[in-house]
Amino acid sequence: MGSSHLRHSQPVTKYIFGLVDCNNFYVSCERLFNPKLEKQPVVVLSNNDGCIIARSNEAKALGIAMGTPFFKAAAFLRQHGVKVFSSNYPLYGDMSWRVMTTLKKLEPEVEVYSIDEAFIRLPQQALPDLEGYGKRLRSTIKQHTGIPVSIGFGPTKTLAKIANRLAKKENKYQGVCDLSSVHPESFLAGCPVGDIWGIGRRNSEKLHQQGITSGLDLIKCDDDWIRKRLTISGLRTVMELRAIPCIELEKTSKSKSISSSKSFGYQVEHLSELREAAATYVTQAAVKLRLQQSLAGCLQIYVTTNRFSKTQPCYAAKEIINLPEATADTGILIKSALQGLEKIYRPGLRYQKTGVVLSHLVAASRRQLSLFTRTNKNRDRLMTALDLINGRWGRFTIQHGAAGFSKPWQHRQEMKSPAYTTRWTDLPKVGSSGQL
DNA sequence: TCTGGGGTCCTAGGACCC
DNA sequence: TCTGGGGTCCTAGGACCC
Repeated sequence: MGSSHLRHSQPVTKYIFGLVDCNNFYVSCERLFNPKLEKQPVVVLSNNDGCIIARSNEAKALGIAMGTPFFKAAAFLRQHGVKVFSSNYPLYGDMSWRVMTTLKKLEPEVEVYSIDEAFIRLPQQALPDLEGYGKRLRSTIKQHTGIPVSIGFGPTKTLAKIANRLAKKENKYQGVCDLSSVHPESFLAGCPVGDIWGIGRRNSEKLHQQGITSGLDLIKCDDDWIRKRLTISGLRTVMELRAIPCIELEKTSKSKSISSSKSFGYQVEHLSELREAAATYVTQAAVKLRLQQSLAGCLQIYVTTNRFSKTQPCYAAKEIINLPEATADTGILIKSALQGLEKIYRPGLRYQKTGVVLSHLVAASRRQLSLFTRTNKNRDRLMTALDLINGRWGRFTIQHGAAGFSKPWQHRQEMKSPAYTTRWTDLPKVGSSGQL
């Protein structure tokens, strides 16, 4: 009893967390190879040109909200001369890799948190001038990759997130905000509860109903009350706001599931088209699976009709297939997926989307064989060859016939920029004509 | 006509067992 | 007339993140 009491009163902060976040990342990537976009309102659309998922500061200033359906905003965008791009993931993925690689060269403890964000962790006493250090980090990343970033420092990840938001929002910080030695109460009053990392729309509404609107209100709440209403995750967030670290830096991350799905370009009715799409997504998921050197023990396939439709019947179904043994073999996975698809397919419906999820992942090196199967080295070598060829010449250079060839059900992306950094034929050209 | 895609974690409640 | 209680495991659904 006594010792646990003592443990609570010991100083807990040993580290400082930093959050390095690329500014308007997708827009910044587009601007890199198209400098005319500088100072212009620019937006980038989601996968099927469905929603707006990235906006330049100029576009934000026009009042364009995150997640707006493109078809609703199209006229407004045209009217204000906003430049619109389909998302170009090969480009963003490659630029992300460059930013993260640069950061890892400068910092030993890095957690790549998303395509455009990374946490870093520093020993508390290491740097007297954290702000100056942040500015150097920032300018090095900008110099090496061309991507502008903002950096926030705090005693916990959640507070580093808040610092990062301030660094972006308020000009006085010039991209770097250090809250590591500031008492949280001094800035949490100005922090709306819905802007806090871990408090989403639902919980924000719930808290507002109780009159809790700022971070300061939140840290004053009773722990049991929080625990009961926001679950243990909510309590962790509140502790973090009180500068007590509860969320660790995770340097290694292998995902626990891999999924691949996409909405169709038109409403699909025929099983044959669904089969092609399912096989295509299995193929893509299997590539990711092999890339992280894992095997899947379970495959899930699902289909849905358009959930927004007011005229069509709504249908969503899934089939889960436990594989007899974990595998990363595209052929085996396709076969299972198609069997599952047969079971959930209902004729006469207009489908909007299909997708697959691979789960129960295990490391390929620790493969469990069932009693009656023999290893087939040739299949493994086939997959390796497939990945090599497709990696070099494009991802559908060689594929299973089941995935289809013309893929008419695919969505077009009409405003996509070239793969400047990942495809030879799309390399930007420098010439005397003045054209980039 | 047109509303993304890819993840994680937590909990309640049912099924089952002794 | 009365109908245990406690543990574990699994899953669906909800909430969150970018």
